[in-house]
Amino acid sequence: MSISTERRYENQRQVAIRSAASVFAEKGFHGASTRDIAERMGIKQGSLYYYFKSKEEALGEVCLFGIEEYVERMKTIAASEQPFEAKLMATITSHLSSYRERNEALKVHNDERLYLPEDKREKLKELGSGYRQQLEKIFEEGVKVGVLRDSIDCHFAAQTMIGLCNGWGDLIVRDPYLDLFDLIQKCTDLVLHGFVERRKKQRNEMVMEKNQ
Amino acid sequence: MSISTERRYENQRQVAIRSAASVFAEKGFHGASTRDIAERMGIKQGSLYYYFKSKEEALGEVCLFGIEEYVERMKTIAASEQPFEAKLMATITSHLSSYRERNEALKVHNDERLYLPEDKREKLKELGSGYRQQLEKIFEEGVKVGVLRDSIDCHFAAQTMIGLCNGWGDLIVRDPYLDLFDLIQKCTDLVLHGFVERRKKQRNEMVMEKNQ
Amino acid sequence: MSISTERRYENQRQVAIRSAASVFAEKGFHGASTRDIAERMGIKQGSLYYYFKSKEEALGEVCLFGIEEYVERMKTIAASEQPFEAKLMATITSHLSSYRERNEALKVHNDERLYLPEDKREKLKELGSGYRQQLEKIFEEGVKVGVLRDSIDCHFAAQTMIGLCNGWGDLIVRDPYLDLFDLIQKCTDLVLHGFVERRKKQRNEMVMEKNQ
Amino acid sequence: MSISTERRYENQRQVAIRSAASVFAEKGFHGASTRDIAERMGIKQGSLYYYFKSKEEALGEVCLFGIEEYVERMKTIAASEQPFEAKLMATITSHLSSYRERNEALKVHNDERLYLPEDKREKLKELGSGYRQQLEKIFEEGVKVGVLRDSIDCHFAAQTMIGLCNGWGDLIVRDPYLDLFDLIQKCTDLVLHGFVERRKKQRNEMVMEKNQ
DNA sequence: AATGAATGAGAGTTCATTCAT
DNA sequence: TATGAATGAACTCTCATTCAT
Repeated sequence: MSISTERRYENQRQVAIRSAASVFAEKGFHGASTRDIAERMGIKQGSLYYYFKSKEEALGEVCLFGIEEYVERMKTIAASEQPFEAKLMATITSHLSSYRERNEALKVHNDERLYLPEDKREKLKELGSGYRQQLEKIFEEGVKVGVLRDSIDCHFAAQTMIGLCNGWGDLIVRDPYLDLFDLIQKCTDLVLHGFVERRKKQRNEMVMEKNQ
Repeated sequence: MSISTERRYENQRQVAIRSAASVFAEKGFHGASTRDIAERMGIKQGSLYYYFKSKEEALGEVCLFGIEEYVERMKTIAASEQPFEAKLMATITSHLSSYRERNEALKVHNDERLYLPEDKREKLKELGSGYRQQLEKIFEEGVKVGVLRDSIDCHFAAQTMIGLCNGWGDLIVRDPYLDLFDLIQKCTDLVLHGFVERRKKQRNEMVMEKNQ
Repeated sequence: MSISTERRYENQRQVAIRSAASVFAEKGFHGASTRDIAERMGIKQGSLYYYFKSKEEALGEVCLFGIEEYVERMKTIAASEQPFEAKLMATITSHLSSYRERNEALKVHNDERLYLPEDKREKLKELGSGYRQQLEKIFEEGVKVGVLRDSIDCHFAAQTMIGLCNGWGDLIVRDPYLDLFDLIQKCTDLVLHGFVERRKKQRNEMVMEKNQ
Repeated sequence: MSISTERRYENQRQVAIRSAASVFAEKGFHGASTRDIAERMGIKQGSLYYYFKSKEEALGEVCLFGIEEYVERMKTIAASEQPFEAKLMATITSHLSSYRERNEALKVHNDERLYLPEDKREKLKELGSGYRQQLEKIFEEGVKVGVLRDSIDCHFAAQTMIGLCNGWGDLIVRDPYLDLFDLIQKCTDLVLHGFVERRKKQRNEMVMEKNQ
């Protein structure tokens, strides 16, 4: 087996994973057939088994493909020396743009991973937990440095941010013209400041305080 | 056909819908079998067809069941005379508690409705859009009365809130011990004020303002 | 059980047989469902079993109903003192008009009787054979009295006439406006004289005979 | 896809069509199961779907197979330069022998084609109508050249001949020892001359004519 | 590296039939 | 006399998977 042969195999396997991702995202794991996947990559059904031992393995690979880099980036962000706000925005950017770049594999991970057998789900669970914990830590730091309120529940914060991004992820996948840049700004702003008008309130409060 | 006969049928049909909701939530539409559903309600597979014309019809009924009351409640909330903050919290309460009360039917609606044929999806789409628009209007009012910032995008706000609640919905369904009351408080707080510490900022700003 | 009760039962049973005949004729025995039959007579599926022990029994009754009177009439015709031509036409008339009068039951007998179990088919076979034999005898008489050619095969003649009438029977059932009277004339004429022009031939032959 | 592969597929498909024809002829479309068909060709039920998209498609193919060549031959006969009597006998020969050669597919066409959906039946209808019209034309020519009587209804003649042959077709299929050659002679003779003794009649008529 | 052919398990669905009411 | 409810067997069809080529 020459190097180029091996390379070509790996390349084709990547194509297979992306095809599977695309089909699983569209029809769900059980709703998708191996014929669908094979057709999307331009080969015949039986040939798919040259790249995957089973349909389930395909799902496993797609989920891994979907979450791996996503987690990797989070590590980088968490380890970086930026201020809290920057980290937050970087996280959101990374999360949302994953939906565009990874052929819907992240969506598949979110929606279909529980159809994997326990043992294959383990690895994914770790990765996912790791992600959430890193995010939690970022929030905790935010609290420690006084940017965030003492009162917030960092576990809740992390979980919420993930859910919020995943919610938008669905829409991103469905609507290819959605403006990611704009979306990132707005999400970041919401998580930081909420929707309430502060200036006026402050003034009112200040006035009240003065009057006291 | 006596009244009691009709009643009995309707009752059993409700049981069937709830069973289907439960199974669809667990295994997804394509992953669930009609035998699963029948078994969960204690009848044999073939008998299910006394209540549903097809598995697909069952999905349709579940989705409708999941979203109907949910939309109904939103109308009530939107039409009420409460201040913005109360409406917001009512919405979140309604949304999150639906996941507990309706046998996971709302989750099924969110995740599986797109496996319905176009015509059956229409009605759901309208209901869903109605919900979002009502929510948007609530935000718009919040802006008008000055509680919310002028700058916020109400469409984004509504969509985000829905995504955020749905994200937690998944977790609510999976973890029956999750404290809904606590969760509602935190979500409301996030949407209103974000996570950032305001006092300090205010002080800083006050100082700056003084110095001016 | 009063007489009127019994009468009513027999009446309803006749309705059931006619309904079954109509449905079997339209969809075939295996293509028809007991629900179809019940609906056509305005009762519910389960109630049909008050009149028939099984779907198969229904078929049996329909076949019998279809062929009984038909055979009966043939006996009358064969026993009568008419000349051959009149008997032939009477037979054709009887056969073809059966398709109109008996709710397609004769058609069902022709097309579906072989889905009956051996023992139930026996009786029908006898009836059918009887019919054919009577018809054969009519032809044999025709030969004996010199109206028909010596050379003809009476078994073939009978079989052919039956097939020919059944062929038109299908068309009669499908087209309610078909002119039976006209049809009977033409069939009789065909069987007697064929389509060939005789006069000319006769003249030729006469000429030839003269020349001899 | 090599030529031999394609050939093999087409061959096997033909086998499938013939198997289906045989089973449909025996049990009817609704009475036959796909398992029956598969078994008759020595494969497993599921494998049948490698050759047919559905049971219905199988029926369509069988009907087409049954009627196609049959119509083709009629064209040849109609276009030939033979005298009327020869054409008639050729038609009967072609029709009756089809029942032997085509694996009962013609019988299936006759009895089961109406279980096909409208669109698939269209083509068959055209073919069938074409056949009848060709046959009508042959009769019309027979009249024109004076072999047949002026008075005959050619539409009736064609329809009758078809019905008559189909009637015998059923018997041919059921009884493999039936003497086709003999049958063809007799049918032709019937259609041409009927069963009536002509000599005597002629003599009578001659006598009458003389007396005039 | 890929494919045609086949398979067996299981899916959704229909339906004749039963029976308490 | 008729029905609602249920059943279980059979049916058509799909599909993941295998394997010789």
